[in-house]
Amino acid sequence: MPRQARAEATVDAIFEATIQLLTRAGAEDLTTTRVADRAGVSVGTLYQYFPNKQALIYALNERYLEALAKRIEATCSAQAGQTAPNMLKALIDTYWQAKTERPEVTRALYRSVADLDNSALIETFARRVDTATTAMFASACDADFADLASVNLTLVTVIFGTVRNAFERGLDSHDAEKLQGQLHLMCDAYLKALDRSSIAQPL
Amino acid sequence: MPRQARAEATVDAIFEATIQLLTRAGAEDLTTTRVADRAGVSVGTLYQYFPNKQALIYALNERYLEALAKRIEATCSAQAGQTAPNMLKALIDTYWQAKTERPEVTRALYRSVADLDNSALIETFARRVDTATTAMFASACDADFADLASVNLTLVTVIFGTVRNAFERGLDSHDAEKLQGQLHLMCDAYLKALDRSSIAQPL
DNA sequence: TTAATATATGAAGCATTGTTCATCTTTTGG
DNA sequence: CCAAAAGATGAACAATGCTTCATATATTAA
Repeated sequence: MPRQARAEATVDAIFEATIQLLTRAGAEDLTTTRVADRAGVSVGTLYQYFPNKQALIYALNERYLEALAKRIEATCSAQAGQTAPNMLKALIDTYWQAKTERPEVTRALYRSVADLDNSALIETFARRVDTATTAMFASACDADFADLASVNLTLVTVIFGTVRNAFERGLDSHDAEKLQGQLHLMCDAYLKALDRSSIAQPL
Repeated sequence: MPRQARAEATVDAIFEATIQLLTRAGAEDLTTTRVADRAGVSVGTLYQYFPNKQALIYALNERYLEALAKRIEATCSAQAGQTAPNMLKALIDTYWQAKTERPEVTRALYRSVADLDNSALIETFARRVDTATTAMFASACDADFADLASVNLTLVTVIFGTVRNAFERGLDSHDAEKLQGQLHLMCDAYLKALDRSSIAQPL
Protein backbone atom coordinates (compact mmCIF):
# COMPACT_ATOMS: atom_id res chain seq x y z
CA MET A 1 0.00 0.00 0.00
CA PRO A 2 1.20 3.49 -0.83
CA ARG A 3 2.41 5.65 2.05
CA GLN A 4 3.87 8.66 0.28
CA ALA A 5 2.21 10.95 -2.22
CA ARG A 6 4.30 9.85 -5.20
CA ALA A 7 3.38 6.25 -4.48
CA GLU A 8 -0.28 7.07 -4.81
CA ALA A 9 0.44 8.83 -8.08
CA THR A 10 2.26 5.75 -9.28
CA VAL A 11 -0.66 3.49 -8.49
CA ASP A 12 -3.02 5.86 -10.28
CA ALA A 13 -0.73 5.92 -13.30
CA ILE A 14 -0.67 2.14 -13.37
CA PHE A 15 -4.46 1.94 -13.28
CA GLU A 16 -4.74 4.56 -15.98
CA ALA A 17 -2.20 2.78 -18.17
CA THR A 18 -4.03 -0.49 -17.71
CA ILE A 19 -7.29 1.03 -18.91
CA GLN A 20 -5.58 2.66 -21.84
CA LEU A 21 -4.00 -0.58 -22.99
CA LEU A 22 -7.18 -2.49 -22.39
CA THR A 23 -8.97 0.07 -24.51
CA ARG A 24 -6.41 0.15 -27.32
CA ALA A 25 -6.81 -3.61 -27.20
CA GLY A 26 -6.77 -4.95 -30.73
CA ALA A 27 -3.90 -7.28 -31.34
CA GLU A 28 -1.48 -6.49 -28.53
CA ASP A 29 -2.75 -7.72 -25.24
CA LEU A 30 -2.16 -6.67 -21.69
CA THR A 31 1.38 -7.20 -20.47
CA THR A 32 2.83 -6.21 -17.15
CA THR A 33 5.83 -4.73 -18.94
CA ARG A 34 3.63 -2.80 -21.33
CA VAL A 35 1.50 -1.50 -18.50
CA ALA A 36 4.58 -0.34 -16.63
CA ASP A 37 6.01 1.31 -19.75
CA ARG A 38 2.85 3.20 -20.47
CA ALA A 39 2.55 4.23 -16.84
CA GLY A 40 6.07 5.61 -16.99
CA VAL A 41 7.40 3.31 -14.32
CA SER A 42 9.37 0.10 -14.30
CA VAL A 43 7.95 -3.38 -13.97
CA GLY A 44 9.44 -3.74 -10.56
CA THR A 45 7.41 -0.81 -9.33
CA LEU A 46 4.25 -2.44 -10.58
CA TYR A 47 5.05 -5.52 -8.58
CA GLN A 48 5.56 -3.38 -5.51
CA TYR A 49 1.83 -2.68 -5.44
CA PHE A 50 0.30 -5.72 -7.09
CA PRO A 51 1.48 -9.22 -6.24
CA ASN A 52 0.68 -10.38 -9.75
CA LYS A 53 -1.09 -9.49 -12.95
CA GLN A 54 -4.42 -10.94 -11.87
CA ALA A 55 -4.42 -8.79 -8.76
CA LEU A 56 -4.02 -5.73 -10.95
CA ILE A 57 -7.03 -6.56 -13.08
CA TYR A 58 -9.00 -7.54 -10.02
CA ALA A 59 -8.25 -4.24 -8.32
CA LEU A 60 -9.19 -2.36 -11.45
CA ASN A 61 -12.59 -3.96 -11.60
CA GLU A 62 -13.04 -3.52 -7.88
CA ARG A 63 -12.44 0.19 -8.33
CA TYR A 64 -14.91 0.43 -11.17
CA LEU A 65 -17.67 -1.47 -9.39
CA GLU A 66 -17.11 0.57 -6.26
CA ALA A 67 -17.67 3.78 -8.20
CA LEU A 68 -20.68 2.35 -10.00
CA ALA A 69 -22.25 1.17 -6.75
CA LYS A 70 -21.76 4.61 -5.25
CA ARG A 71 -23.53 6.25 -8.16
CA ILE A 72 -26.46 3.90 -7.91
CA GLU A 73 -26.71 4.37 -4.17
CA ALA A 74 -26.70 8.13 -4.67
CA THR A 75 -29.52 7.88 -7.18
CA CYS A 76 -31.51 5.64 -4.88
CA SER A 77 -31.28 7.85 -1.85
CA ALA A 78 -32.05 10.90 -3.96
CA GLN A 79 -35.27 9.25 -5.07
CA ALA A 80 -36.48 8.24 -1.63
CA GLY A 81 -40.17 8.97 -1.20
CA GLN A 82 -40.73 9.68 -4.87
CA THR A 83 -43.20 7.91 -7.12
CA ALA A 84 -42.26 4.50 -8.46
CA PRO A 85 -42.17 5.65 -12.10
CA ASN A 86 -39.78 8.43 -11.18
CA MET A 87 -37.57 5.95 -9.41
CA LEU A 88 -37.52 3.71 -12.43
CA LYS A 89 -36.62 6.54 -14.71
CA ALA A 90 -33.79 7.61 -12.45
CA LEU A 91 -32.45 4.10 -12.07
CA ILE A 92 -32.53 3.35 -15.77
CA ASP A 93 -30.94 6.63 -16.71
CA THR A 94 -28.18 6.35 -14.14
CA TYR A 95 -27.17 2.87 -15.17
CA TRP A 96 -27.47 3.59 -18.86
CA GLN A 97 -25.40 6.70 -18.52
CA ALA A 98 -22.74 4.99 -16.44
CA LYS A 99 -22.30 2.24 -19.00
CA THR A 100 -22.33 4.35 -22.13
CA GLU A 101 -20.51 7.54 -21.23
CA ARG A 102 -17.19 5.84 -21.91
CA PRO A 103 -18.05 2.83 -24.05
CA GLU A 104 -14.49 1.68 -24.69
CA VAL A 105 -13.80 1.53 -20.97
CA THR A 106 -16.96 -0.45 -20.34
CA ARG A 107 -16.10 -2.82 -23.14
CA ALA A 108 -12.53 -3.17 -21.95
CA LEU A 109 -13.60 -4.04 -18.44
CA TYR A 110 -16.15 -6.53 -19.67
CA ARG A 111 -13.37 -8.32 -21.49
CA SER A 112 -10.80 -8.07 -18.75
CA VAL A 113 -12.91 -9.98 -16.26
CA ALA A 114 -12.80 -13.03 -18.47
CA ASP A 115 -9.65 -14.52 -17.00
CA LEU A 116 -10.60 -13.73 -13.44
CA ASP A 117 -12.72 -15.21 -10.73
CA ASN A 118 -14.88 -12.20 -10.20
CA SER A 119 -17.81 -13.91 -8.54
CA ALA A 120 -16.96 -12.29 -5.22
CA LEU A 121 -16.86 -8.85 -6.82
CA ILE A 122 -20.15 -9.41 -8.59
CA GLU A 123 -21.80 -10.67 -5.45
CA THR A 124 -20.65 -7.75 -3.35
CA PHE A 125 -21.82 -5.35 -6.01
CA ALA A 126 -25.18 -7.07 -6.38
CA ARG A 127 -25.75 -7.02 -2.65
CA ARG A 128 -25.01 -3.32 -2.38
CA VAL A 129 -27.27 -2.50 -5.29
CA ASP A 130 -30.06 -4.71 -4.02
CA THR A 131 -29.95 -3.04 -0.64
CA ALA A 132 -30.11 0.42 -2.14
CA THR A 133 -32.83 -0.27 -4.69
CA THR A 134 -34.93 -2.26 -2.25
CA ALA A 135 -34.87 0.60 0.23
CA MET A 136 -35.78 3.00 -2.54
CA PHE A 137 -38.73 1.00 -3.83
CA ALA A 138 -39.96 0.41 -0.29
CA SER A 139 -40.19 4.17 0.16
CA ALA A 140 -42.30 4.77 -2.93
CA CYS A 141 -45.15 7.17 -2.15
CA ASP A 142 -47.52 5.63 -4.68
CA ALA A 143 -47.05 1.90 -4.26
CA ASP A 144 -46.80 -0.82 -1.67
CA PHE A 145 -45.30 -3.99 -3.01
CA ALA A 146 -46.51 -7.25 -1.55
CA ASP A 147 -43.39 -9.10 -2.70
CA LEU A 148 -40.80 -6.38 -2.66
CA ALA A 149 -37.87 -8.72 -3.05
CA SER A 150 -39.32 -10.24 -6.17
CA VAL A 151 -40.17 -6.90 -7.77
CA ASN A 152 -36.75 -5.55 -6.97
CA LEU A 153 -34.91 -8.54 -8.35
CA THR A 154 -36.95 -8.38 -11.52
CA LEU A 155 -36.47 -4.70 -12.17
CA VAL A 156 -32.77 -4.67 -11.43
CA THR A 157 -32.04 -7.76 -13.47
CA VAL A 158 -34.10 -6.62 -16.42
CA ILE A 159 -32.67 -3.11 -16.48
CA PHE A 160 -29.05 -4.08 -16.01
CA GLY A 161 -29.34 -6.99 -18.39
CA THR A 162 -30.99 -4.93 -21.08
CA VAL A 163 -28.33 -2.26 -20.92
CA ARG A 164 -25.59 -4.81 -21.20
CA ASN A 165 -27.21 -6.59 -24.09
CA ALA A 166 -27.82 -3.32 -25.89
CA PHE A 167 -24.18 -2.60 -25.38
CA GLU A 168 -23.01 -5.93 -26.70
CA ARG A 169 -25.08 -5.65 -29.84
CA GLY A 170 -23.43 -2.35 -30.56
CA LEU A 171 -26.63 -0.44 -31.22
CA ASP A 172 -26.24 2.96 -32.82
CA SER A 173 -27.33 5.92 -30.74
CA HIS A 174 -30.67 6.15 -32.52
CA ASP A 175 -31.69 2.59 -31.73
CA ALA A 176 -30.22 2.94 -28.27
CA GLU A 177 -32.38 5.94 -27.43
CA LYS A 178 -35.44 4.27 -28.81
CA LEU A 179 -34.73 1.19 -26.75
CA GLN A 180 -34.20 3.23 -23.62
CA GLY A 181 -37.61 4.83 -24.09
CA GLN A 182 -39.26 1.47 -24.59
CA LEU A 183 -37.56 0.13 -21.48
CA HIS A 184 -39.11 2.97 -19.47
CA LEU A 185 -42.48 2.12 -20.93
CA MET A 186 -42.04 -1.54 -20.20
CA CYS A 187 -41.05 -1.13 -16.58
CA ASP A 188 -43.92 1.27 -15.96
CA ALA A 189 -46.32 -1.18 -17.55
CA TYR A 190 -44.95 -3.86 -15.25
CA LEU A 191 -45.67 -1.76 -12.19
CA LYS A 192 -49.19 -1.04 -13.35
CA ALA A 193 -49.75 -4.71 -13.98
CA LEU A 194 -48.66 -5.45 -10.43
CA ASP A 195 -51.05 -2.83 -9.11
CA ARG A 196 -53.96 -4.48 -10.82
CA SER A 197 -53.10 -7.97 -9.70
CA SER A 198 -53.53 -9.35 -6.20
CA ILE A 199 -49.76 -9.30 -5.74
CA ALA A 200 -49.65 -5.66 -4.74
CA GLN A 201 -52.04 -3.30 -3.07
CA PRO A 202 -52.01 0.39 -3.94
CA LEU A 203 -52.12 2.59 -0.88
CA MET B 1 -11.67 -29.23 -44.04
CA PRO B 2 -12.21 -32.90 -43.29
CA ARG B 3 -12.71 -35.20 -46.27
CA GLN B 4 -12.72 -38.64 -44.70
CA ALA B 5 -14.89 -39.95 -41.90
CA ARG B 6 -12.09 -40.22 -39.37
CA ALA B 7 -11.18 -36.60 -40.00
CA GLU B 8 -14.67 -35.51 -39.06
CA ALA B 9 -14.44 -37.58 -35.92
CA THR B 10 -11.16 -35.88 -35.12
CA VAL B 11 -12.65 -32.43 -35.48
CA ASP B 12 -15.56 -33.39 -33.27
CA ALA B 13 -13.20 -34.75 -30.67
CA ILE B 14 -11.23 -31.51 -30.71
CA PHE B 15 -14.37 -29.44 -30.20
CA GLU B 16 -15.50 -31.70 -27.42
CA ALA B 17 -12.13 -31.55 -25.71
CA THR B 18 -12.12 -27.78 -25.98
CA ILE B 19 -15.46 -27.52 -24.25
CA GLN B 20 -14.39 -29.95 -21.56
CA LEU B 21 -11.25 -27.98 -20.78
CA LEU B 22 -13.09 -24.69 -20.95
CA THR B 23 -15.59 -26.12 -18.49
CA ARG B 24 -13.04 -27.59 -16.11
CA ALA B 25 -11.57 -24.09 -16.26
CA GLY B 26 -10.25 -23.21 -12.84
CA ALA B 27 -6.55 -22.62 -12.79
CA GLU B 28 -5.32 -24.44 -15.87
CA ASP B 29 -6.24 -22.58 -18.98
CA LEU B 30 -6.82 -23.61 -22.53
CA THR B 31 -3.72 -24.87 -24.30
CA THR B 32 -3.48 -26.26 -27.79
CA THR B 33 -1.41 -29.14 -26.46
CA ARG B 34 -3.88 -29.84 -23.69
CA VAL B 35 -6.78 -29.74 -26.11
CA ALA B 36 -5.02 -32.17 -28.40
CA ASP B 37 -4.15 -34.48 -25.51
CA ARG B 38 -7.70 -34.58 -24.23
CA ALA B 39 -9.00 -35.12 -27.74
CA GLY B 40 -6.66 -38.08 -28.10
CA VAL B 41 -4.77 -36.60 -31.03
CA SER B 42 -1.47 -34.80 -31.44
CA VAL B 43 -1.01 -31.06 -31.65
CA GLY B 44 -0.07 -31.32 -35.28
CA THR B 45 -3.45 -32.78 -36.05
CA LEU B 46 -5.16 -29.88 -34.38
CA TYR B 47 -3.24 -27.49 -36.59
CA GLN B 48 -4.33 -29.42 -39.63
CA TYR B 49 -7.87 -28.18 -39.09
CA PHE B 50 -7.38 -24.88 -37.31
CA PRO B 51 -4.74 -22.38 -38.43
CA ASN B 52 -4.31 -21.18 -34.87
CA LYS B 53 -5.78 -21.23 -31.42
CA GLN B 54 -8.05 -18.26 -32.00
CA ALA B 55 -9.61 -19.94 -34.99
CA LEU B 56 -10.47 -22.91 -32.81
CA ILE B 57 -12.28 -20.78 -30.26
CA TYR B 58 -13.94 -18.80 -33.00
CA ALA B 59 -15.20 -21.94 -34.69
CA LEU B 60 -16.49 -23.26 -31.39
CA ASN B 61 -18.56 -20.16 -30.78
CA GLU B 62 -19.74 -20.15 -34.37
CA ARG B 63 -21.00 -23.67 -33.87
CA TYR B 64 -22.79 -22.76 -30.69
CA LEU B 65 -24.45 -19.66 -32.08
CA GLU B 66 -25.48 -21.56 -35.18
CA ALA B 67 -27.26 -24.14 -33.03
CA LEU B 68 -28.84 -21.47 -30.88
CA ALA B 69 -30.08 -19.53 -33.88
CA LYS B 70 -31.62 -22.69 -35.31
CA ARG B 71 -33.50 -23.32 -32.08
CA ILE B 72 -34.85 -19.81 -31.98
CA GLU B 73 -35.86 -19.94 -35.62
CA ALA B 74 -37.66 -23.19 -34.97
CA THR B 75 -39.57 -21.68 -32.09
CA CYS B 76 -40.47 -18.63 -34.14
CA SER B 77 -41.86 -20.55 -37.08
CA ALA B 78 -43.72 -22.88 -34.76
CA GLN B 79 -45.47 -19.87 -33.23
CA ALA B 80 -46.49 -18.24 -36.51
CA GLY B 81 -50.07 -17.01 -36.34
CA GLN B 82 -50.34 -17.50 -32.60
CA THR B 83 -51.23 -14.81 -30.09
CA ALA B 84 -48.50 -12.41 -29.05
CA PRO B 85 -48.46 -13.59 -25.40
CA ASN B 86 -47.97 -17.14 -26.56
CA MET B 87 -45.11 -16.05 -28.74
CA LEU B 88 -43.48 -14.26 -25.86
CA LYS B 89 -43.79 -17.25 -23.63
CA ALA B 90 -42.27 -19.50 -26.24
CA LEU B 91 -39.41 -17.13 -26.96
CA ILE B 92 -38.55 -16.60 -23.31
CA ASP B 93 -38.73 -20.28 -22.51
CA THR B 94 -36.63 -21.30 -25.47
CA TYR B 95 -33.84 -18.86 -24.74
CA TRP B 96 -33.91 -19.49 -21.02
CA GLN B 97 -33.78 -23.21 -21.55
CA ALA B 98 -30.97 -22.97 -24.08
CA LYS B 99 -28.82 -20.93 -21.73
CA THR B 100 -29.44 -22.88 -18.56
CA GLU B 101 -29.64 -26.51 -19.58
CA ARG B 102 -25.85 -26.76 -19.48
CA PRO B 103 -24.74 -23.83 -17.37
CA GLU B 104 -21.04 -24.66 -17.34
CA VAL B 105 -20.94 -24.72 -21.12
CA THR B 106 -22.71 -21.39 -21.34
CA ARG B 107 -20.37 -19.91 -18.78
CA ALA B 108 -17.34 -21.34 -20.53
CA LEU B 109 -18.35 -19.89 -23.86
CA TYR B 110 -19.07 -16.50 -22.35
CA ARG B 111 -15.53 -16.45 -21.05
CA SER B 112 -13.87 -17.84 -24.13
CA VAL B 113 -15.09 -15.02 -26.35
CA ALA B 114 -13.14 -12.53 -24.28
CA ASP B 115 -9.94 -12.77 -26.28
CA LEU B 116 -11.66 -12.80 -29.60
CA ASP B 117 -13.13 -10.32 -32.01
CA ASN B 118 -16.56 -11.83 -32.10
CA SER B 119 -18.45 -8.81 -33.37
CA ALA B 120 -19.03 -10.48 -36.72
CA LEU B 121 -20.42 -13.57 -35.01
CA ILE B 122 -22.69 -11.51 -32.80
CA GLU B 123 -23.94 -9.48 -35.70
CA THR B 124 -24.73 -12.48 -37.83
CA PHE B 125 -26.53 -14.08 -34.94
CA ALA B 126 -28.46 -10.91 -34.15
CA ARG B 127 -29.55 -10.52 -37.73
CA ARG B 128 -30.81 -14.09 -37.96
CA VAL B 129 -32.71 -13.78 -34.72
CA ASP B 130 -34.17 -10.42 -35.64
CA THR B 131 -35.42 -11.77 -38.93
CA ALA B 132 -37.06 -14.73 -37.27
CA THR B 133 -38.64 -12.88 -34.37
CA THR B 134 -39.80 -10.00 -36.54
CA ALA B 135 -41.56 -12.40 -38.89
CA MET B 136 -43.12 -14.12 -35.93
CA PHE B 137 -44.43 -10.96 -34.27
CA ALA B 138 -45.71 -9.69 -37.61
CA SER B 139 -47.87 -12.79 -37.87
CA ALA B 140 -49.51 -12.39 -34.47
CA CYS B 141 -53.24 -12.97 -34.73
CA ASP B 142 -54.11 -10.57 -31.95
CA ALA B 143 -51.91 -7.57 -32.56
CA ASP B 144 -50.72 -5.25 -35.28
CA PHE B 145 -47.64 -3.32 -34.32
CA ALA B 146 -47.23 0.15 -35.72
CA ASP B 147 -43.49 0.13 -35.11
CA LEU B 148 -42.67 -3.52 -35.43
CA ALA B 149 -38.92 -2.98 -35.58
CA SER B 150 -38.92 -1.08 -32.33
CA VAL B 151 -41.08 -3.58 -30.50
CA ASN B 152 -38.99 -6.43 -31.75
CA LEU B 153 -35.71 -4.82 -30.77
CA THR B 154 -37.06 -4.07 -27.33
CA LEU B 155 -38.40 -7.51 -26.62
CA VAL B 156 -35.38 -9.38 -27.91
CA THR B 157 -32.90 -7.15 -26.11
CA VAL B 158 -34.79 -7.23 -22.84
CA ILE B 159 -35.33 -10.97 -22.87
CA PHE B 160 -31.82 -11.95 -23.91
CA GLY B 161 -30.26 -9.38 -21.63
CA THR B 162 -32.28 -10.45 -18.65
CA VAL B 163 -31.39 -14.08 -19.10
CA ARG B 164 -27.73 -13.27 -19.34
CA ASN B 165 -27.79 -11.05 -16.31
CA ALA B 166 -29.68 -13.62 -14.31
CA PHE B 167 -27.01 -16.07 -15.33
CA GLU B 168 -24.16 -13.84 -14.33
CA ARG B 169 -25.59 -13.15 -10.91
CA GLY B 170 -25.74 -16.88 -10.31
CA LEU B 171 -29.33 -16.92 -9.11
CA ASP B 172 -30.46 -20.10 -7.44
CA SER B 173 -33.19 -22.04 -9.20
CA HIS B 174 -35.88 -20.62 -6.93
CA ASP B 175 -35.08 -17.00 -7.72
CA ALA B 176 -34.53 -17.92 -11.34
CA GLU B 177 -38.00 -19.39 -11.72
CA LYS B 178 -39.54 -16.44 -9.96
CA LEU B 179 -37.71 -14.07 -12.24
CA GLN B 180 -38.75 -15.98 -15.33
CA GLY B 181 -42.38 -15.66 -14.30
CA GLN B 182 -42.02 -11.94 -13.68
CA LEU B 183 -40.37 -11.53 -17.06
CA HIS B 184 -43.41 -13.11 -18.70
CA LEU B 185 -45.64 -10.75 -16.79
CA MET B 186 -43.54 -7.76 -17.72
CA CYS B 187 -43.44 -8.48 -21.44
CA ASP B 188 -47.18 -9.08 -21.51
CA ALA B 189 -47.75 -5.81 -19.68
CA TYR B 190 -45.58 -4.09 -22.26
CA LEU B 191 -47.70 -5.41 -25.10
CA LYS B 192 -50.89 -4.31 -23.40
CA ALA B 193 -49.43 -0.87 -22.84
CA LEU B 194 -48.65 -0.66 -26.55
CA ASP B 195 -52.21 -1.66 -27.37
CA ARG B 196 -53.57 1.17 -25.29
CA SER B 197 -51.24 3.80 -26.63
CA SER B 198 -51.42 5.33 -30.08
CA ILE B 199 -48.34 3.43 -31.11
CA ALA B 200 -50.22 0.28 -31.97
CA GLN B 201 -53.72 -0.48 -33.11
CA PRO B 202 -55.39 -3.75 -32.15
CA LEU B 203 -57.08 -5.46 -35.06
C1' DT C 1 -1.17 -53.61 -56.19
C1' DT C 2 0.32 -49.19 -56.24
C1' DA C 3 0.65 -44.39 -56.59
C1' DA C 4 -1.46 -40.46 -54.91
C1' DT C 5 -3.78 -38.29 -51.43
C1' DA C 6 -5.36 -37.56 -46.79
C1' DT C 7 -4.44 -37.82 -42.09
C1' DA C 8 -1.59 -38.14 -37.95
C1' DT C 9 2.69 -37.61 -35.14
C1' DG C 10 5.40 -34.97 -31.57
C1' DA C 11 10.00 -33.26 -30.69
C1' DA C 12 12.06 -28.89 -31.38
C1' DG C 13 12.12 -23.91 -32.30
C1' DC C 14 10.92 -19.53 -31.22
C1' DA C 15 8.82 -15.96 -29.02
C1' DT C 16 6.53 -14.07 -25.28
C1' DT C 17 5.75 -12.85 -20.75
C1' DG C 18 5.17 -13.11 -15.67
C1' DT C 19 8.12 -12.47 -11.96
C1' DT C 20 12.37 -11.72 -9.08
C1' DC C 21 16.14 -9.34 -6.89
C1' DA C 22 20.27 -6.88 -6.17
C1' DT C 23 20.94 -2.14 -6.54
C1' DC C 24 20.01 2.68 -6.69
C1' DT C 25 17.40 7.01 -5.52
C1' DT C 26 14.23 9.68 -2.85
C1' DT C 27 11.79 10.91 1.21
C1' DT C 28 11.04 11.12 6.08
C1' DG C 29 11.68 11.80 10.99
C1' DG C 30 14.61 12.96 14.62
C1' DC D 1 22.33 16.58 8.52
C1' DC D 2 21.92 11.71 8.61
C1' DA D 3 20.28 7.08 9.17
C1' DA D 4 16.33 4.34 8.15
C1' DA D 5 12.44 3.46 5.55
C1' DA D 6 9.96 3.85 1.23
C1' DG D 7 9.99 3.82 -3.46
C1' DA D 8 11.94 2.82 -8.06
C1' DT D 9 14.87 0.38 -11.44
C1' DG D 10 15.35 -3.10 -15.28
C1' DA D 11 18.33 -6.85 -16.79
C1' DA D 12 17.95 -11.62 -16.22
C1' DC D 13 15.49 -15.94 -15.22
C1' DA D 14 12.30 -19.50 -15.80
C1' DA D 15 8.34 -21.22 -17.56
C1' DT D 16 4.98 -21.75 -20.64
C1' DG D 17 2.80 -22.20 -24.84
C1' DC D 18 1.97 -21.51 -29.81
C1' DT D 19 3.41 -23.19 -34.01
C1' DT D 20 6.22 -25.76 -37.55
C1' DC D 21 7.91 -29.57 -40.18
C1' DA D 22 10.08 -33.75 -41.44
C1' DT D 23 8.28 -38.11 -41.05
C1' DA D 24 5.06 -41.92 -40.65
C1' DT D 25 0.60 -44.21 -41.27
C1' DA D 26 -3.86 -44.84 -43.34
C1' DT D 27 -7.17 -44.46 -47.08
C1' DT D 28 -8.61 -44.03 -51.67
C1' DA D 29 -9.02 -44.80 -56.50
C1' DA D 30 -7.40 -46.74 -60.71
